[in-house]
Amino acid sequence: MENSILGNSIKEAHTQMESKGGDEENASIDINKEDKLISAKVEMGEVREENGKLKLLLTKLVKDYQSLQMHFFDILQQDQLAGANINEATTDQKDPIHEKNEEELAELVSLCLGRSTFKGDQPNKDVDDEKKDISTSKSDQKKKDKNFDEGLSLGLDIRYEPAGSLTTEATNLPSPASSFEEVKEEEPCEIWPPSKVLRTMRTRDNSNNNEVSQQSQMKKARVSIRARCDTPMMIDGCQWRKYGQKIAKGNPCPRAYYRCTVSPTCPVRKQVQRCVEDLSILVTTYEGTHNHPLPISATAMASTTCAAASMLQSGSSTSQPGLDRISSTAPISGASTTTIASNYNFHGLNNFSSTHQNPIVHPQFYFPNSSISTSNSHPTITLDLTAPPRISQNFGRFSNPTTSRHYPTTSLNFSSANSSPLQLPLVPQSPNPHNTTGYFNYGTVPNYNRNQSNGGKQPFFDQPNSYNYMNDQMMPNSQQSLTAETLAAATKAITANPKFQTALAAALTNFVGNGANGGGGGGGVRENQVAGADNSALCLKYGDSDRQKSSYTKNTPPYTTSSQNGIRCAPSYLIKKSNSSLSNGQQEGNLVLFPPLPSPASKSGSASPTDKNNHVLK
DNA sequence: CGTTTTTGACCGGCGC
DNA sequence: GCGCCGGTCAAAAACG
Repeated sequence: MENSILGNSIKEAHTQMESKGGDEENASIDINKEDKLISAKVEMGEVREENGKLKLLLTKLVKDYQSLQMHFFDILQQDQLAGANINEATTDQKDPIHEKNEEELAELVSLCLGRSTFKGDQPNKDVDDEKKDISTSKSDQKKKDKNFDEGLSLGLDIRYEPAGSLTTEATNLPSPASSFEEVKEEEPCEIWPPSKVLRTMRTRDNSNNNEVSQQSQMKKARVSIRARCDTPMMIDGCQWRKYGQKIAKGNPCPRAYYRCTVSPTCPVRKQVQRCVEDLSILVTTYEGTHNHPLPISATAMASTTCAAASMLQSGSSTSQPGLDRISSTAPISGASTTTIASNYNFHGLNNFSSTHQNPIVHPQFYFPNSSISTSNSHPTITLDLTAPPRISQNFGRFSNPTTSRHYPTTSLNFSSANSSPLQLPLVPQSPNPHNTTGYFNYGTVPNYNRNQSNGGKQPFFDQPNSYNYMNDQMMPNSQQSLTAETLAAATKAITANPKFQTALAAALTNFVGNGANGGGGGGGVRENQVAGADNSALCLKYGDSDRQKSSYTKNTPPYTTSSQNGIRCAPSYLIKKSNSSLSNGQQEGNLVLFPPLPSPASKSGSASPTDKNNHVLK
């Protein structure tokens, strides 16, 4: 393109020189033309040189990617062999569907939304480091993989833990039978406001002064997720208990306060509130870090918030390569904010897909058109799953008093946009409960079976006094589902995207490198040890007959429907689909991305935090 | 009867 | 210092 333009200008110069060549008065003009010609040639040379450099760079990137991929697959295969031996010793069950799907895995894509392996000032390891890490002992690698598989932490902080904690924890993995038994481990560093710290110290024995001091420094970092959801509360896999409800200023919808009840000492809180401007939007704000193993079903949301928090922390307190292109923007609410001019490449993303047996790579996730706040004492990062990217940069449109009162918000947009990598167009389709391919079900609406999921009760949105947003305006057909074809095409497009590949390479860097770091700073790895997660499957999909037929034991995170308040909304974008039995240890690498349902608010904004029909992944 | 939700009271931070 | 506001507590109520 540029070359052709330059060529035309050269030809033009030649033509002009020929037509005016004999005139002495035009001699000076000819000289000028000649200068132009020379400069154009020089410019052409520069462009060619630049093109050459870019080609070299591209070649290098592709080469690095392929090299890393080969290393990664080798490790996976080694693990697969080892795992197969173990499986043979423990169980003879083998899911034929998995066998079949393993052949297709090369075509599948798994999105990882964050591993809680923050490294603080060392977010990204270079390729050399990664290769070193790859060459670490096989046992270490197994530990790493196990940690990857066994759950994630909702990390809102950057933890600096001594190397070796991972090893210690990894050797003390609870047995599968005690998957969700509380693991007595030291409290991780948590972001906790002073008042909460004091209160926590009063009521909880295992608080630590040093940790408190650390927590005090890490002030309330929050991750707020906006999603269209017709249920009182998004299903994030954790157990929550409501402990309060308030009518916050500026929003007539009550704000519900929940605390995590998976572990009695878990400090994680969350707030759930409808958006006043669009009641179909549910704003869920997470705060704190789980101090217990997370069920697999909770890892999607946890890793998402973890990644977002990582981004937030990175943008506000540390300098990272990924934030090179942050640029200042107009301050919000008196606090300075920054906007990421391009896609932010998260580091330390969690791999929750428990698929180390499968040759699936885990690219990092991009939050397109995102922005990040920096200097405020109560930073909130908002992951916007509802709005187009252009809207996401409109900070002022958030009405959540939590974020609007004192603090600017960071808005990350997950919704559809053709221009952004890993964003898919919304197309009608009905989700297939038996979907076994690696679709990004982005913008899909789960096919709820009210009768089954709600225990035959009247759905909450059919109840008196409940909102009903199930109308065409709120829920256009175009957003109801995705076609399988479109999704497949989108998946291909994504995987073919050079940015995706670059992200993949970076993800591999983290994926392989984090564990070998001995868990240094990788608190998420240390604490995300859901024993037996290796044989757990994740299926948050409503209407999934497999899930409903499955028999789960108690103490399970409530990823099933609520018996009290009706169906709930799953994390809209990351739902790993597996049709395997929940106990055979075989994993699909398939990942299904669900959209939130547009719609109805709860009758009062208070959700049923825990599921009466709790099931356990075992 | 145990667990969960509801809801008014209370506390602390912040702005004026 | 006062009032507003967000957040939490805890007794009562509701639920299964």
